[in-house]
Amino acid sequence: MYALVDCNNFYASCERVFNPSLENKPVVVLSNNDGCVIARSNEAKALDIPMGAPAFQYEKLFERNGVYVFSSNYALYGDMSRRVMNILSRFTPDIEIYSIDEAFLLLEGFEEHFDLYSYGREMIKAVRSKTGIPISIGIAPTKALAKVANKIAKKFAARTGGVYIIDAPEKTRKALLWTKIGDVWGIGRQYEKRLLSLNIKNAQQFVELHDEYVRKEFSVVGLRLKRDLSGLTTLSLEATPLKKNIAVTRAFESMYSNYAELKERVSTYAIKIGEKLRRQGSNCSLLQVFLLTNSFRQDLKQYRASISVYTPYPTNSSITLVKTALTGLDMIYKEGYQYKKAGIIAMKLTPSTQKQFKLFSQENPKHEQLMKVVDQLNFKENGKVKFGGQDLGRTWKIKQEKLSNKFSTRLNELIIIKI
DNA sequence: TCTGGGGTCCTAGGACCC
DNA sequence: TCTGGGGTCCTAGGACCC
Repeated sequence: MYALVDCNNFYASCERVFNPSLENKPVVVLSNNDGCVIARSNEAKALDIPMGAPAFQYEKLFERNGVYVFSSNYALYGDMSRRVMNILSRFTPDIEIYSIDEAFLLLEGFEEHFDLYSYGREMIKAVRSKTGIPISIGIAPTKALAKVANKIAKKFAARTGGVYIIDAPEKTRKALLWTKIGDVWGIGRQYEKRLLSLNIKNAQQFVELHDEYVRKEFSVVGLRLKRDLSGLTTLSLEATPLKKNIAVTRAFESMYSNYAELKERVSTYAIKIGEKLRRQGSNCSLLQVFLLTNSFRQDLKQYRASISVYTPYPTNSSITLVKTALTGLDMIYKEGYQYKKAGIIAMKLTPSTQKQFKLFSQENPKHEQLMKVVDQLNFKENGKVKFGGQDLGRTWKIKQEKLSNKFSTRLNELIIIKI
């Protein structure tokens, strides 16, 4: 059996842990630059605030309904996620961390020794008491069915106690009939449209389609999903693998038209890419750089461009990455446009332990040491070391007007309790 | 005025090889 | 009129996920 454990309204719950007065109140968390709603408490969902809602369009509604609004605090959410996953790992040796707030647990043979429902309830209690985060658990013979069970556990929390188990054919059938086709894991908007036009409205009808047909229309991905949903184990647990691509992409707080500003931002993104590569222990050989104008402003001239540039050798040195990224920027930059977003994606990643010797070009061996020192200083001093190409005065800043403290990772931002 | 960021996988088609 | 038959590798684009 597989369990899918999912944190309820994760980002909103993280904010609540350190601010219990938010309990039972509507809470939303915004994306970078305080742009869109990316997380909502149940109370906020009940106010019909959709996922992705532009914050400026909902300001009035927030005010009228006393909605508590937060900028996203990834330092906090990332750390809370790590804590939750650590606790879950105590319940089984086989765990796949699927996203920041979800994990699959393999409970093979556990049903012979434990009552799975009580086991799930214990997980909920442990995570709640040690981190403050509420979770829901779906348990079933396959991953896709565990996803379905999880939805049921959450939807009927009062009745299920947050744990739902699919362990018999009648239960499977009932659960699949209940699941709307668009809510099935792996069925997105496009597939949903196509299936609805064929009058396939729920997961049970999807499972009854012919294999060949599913394969033809939805590729092998769809077929695997169908088999897994029907109870045949097709998707297995995967050790959380190294990333194959690493990206840093950001919208600017305003539009930039001059090259110097873009150059500074792209340099900063390249440096961030370097940090992420070093954290994973990877080098990259190919950088893709892209540039976009503001597509919401159709009254302005539009331009989008992207280019791939090879690094001279596999590297994670911020210095080399900046040089490479700027080469790319030079090639795609055009004067006369107002740019709103830029990004860099590092591709063709290899382990940094694996040294490749090139005939004519090699990295200056001092880079490795230098980067190590920079990373250590930046960890201790919270990002104080910068490179010459960066804006030292930091005239730009992402908009984060409602940022909470880094309660769990910074000593000087600890929660203060007055007695 | 204001509209996120970061990933994965698959397929089709082109370039190239023998 | 008629123009082979395999392969591999790469990329762009499109679907999906959170």
